[in-house]
Amino acid sequence: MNIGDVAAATGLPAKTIRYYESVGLIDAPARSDGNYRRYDGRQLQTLRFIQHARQLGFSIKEVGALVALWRDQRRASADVRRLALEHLDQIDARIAELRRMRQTLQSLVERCHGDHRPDCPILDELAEENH
Amino acid sequence: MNIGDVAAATGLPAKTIRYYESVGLIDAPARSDGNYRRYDGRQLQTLRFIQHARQLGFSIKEVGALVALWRDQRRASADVRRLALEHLDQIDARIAELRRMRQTLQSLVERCHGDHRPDCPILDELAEENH
DNA sequence: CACAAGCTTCCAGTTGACGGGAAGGTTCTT
DNA sequence: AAGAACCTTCCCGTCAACTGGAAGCTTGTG
Repeated sequence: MNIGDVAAATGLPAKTIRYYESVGLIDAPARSDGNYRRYDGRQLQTLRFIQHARQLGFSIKEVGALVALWRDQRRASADVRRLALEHLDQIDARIAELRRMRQTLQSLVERCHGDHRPDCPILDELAEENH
Repeated sequence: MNIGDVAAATGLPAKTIRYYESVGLIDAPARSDGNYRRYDGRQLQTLRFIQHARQLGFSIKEVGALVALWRDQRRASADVRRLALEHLDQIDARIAELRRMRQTLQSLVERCHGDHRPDCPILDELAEENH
């Protein structure tokens, strides 16, 4: 398979696949006579693994660690689980931050008439000195 | 007030205040004889307004729009409310995305023993072809 | 055999919101 | 009159994960 075939099969842009190779996330594939990258099923599977991990929000670096564990037959599942839990904590922190914003914003929106008049609790509160 | 005083009063780094000026978020303040920026209470208040809006997750550009409305005595509160609602939608979208990730990740973590053995549903699922 | 489609490398740009640090002028304190 | 502390501009760097585009080689199709 050429890089375009892999791109079509995964949905990942060819650029992205080359980028993953350049940052060491995937191994350099074999090359054809004309210097084209040739991928096999195993590499395709690795890319799918990476894609799924990215969809769960793992960073490139974290994905690298996951791939390494995946490759390592002697891994301890505790190590994988720990990575996942750390990432879960990051997600929870981000959700909490967004919910805090959401909460404030929601209450402001509720108190704003939203008509042609200029009076607006949203602006009033943003202008508050305290807090 | 010099920029350092404003920085101390708001908690915003002086660098950030100059940056806000450079991108047109705040007006250029008056200058002292020695070319120092001199701020008055009104500008301090504007910076606090900006700071609060930033804390609610509004982008610099959105904050610019909010400041403009705040300054405009003839604004319609509906315009403010609309901006807030749009931002609320963005926040909700981000929360939804994070919750989707969280949900998947959580269920994977629960199914992983997390011991010295290599078997790991987290890795197994990431390697799944479908999905 | 011509030509399009696909691939190669390499370099630079994007987004958003700043931050670092140099070189030099100003103001305050002793 | 030093010297410290503060300010100025300017330019480049940071983070993350790509994305765009140019110049040129390779492969597949009519």
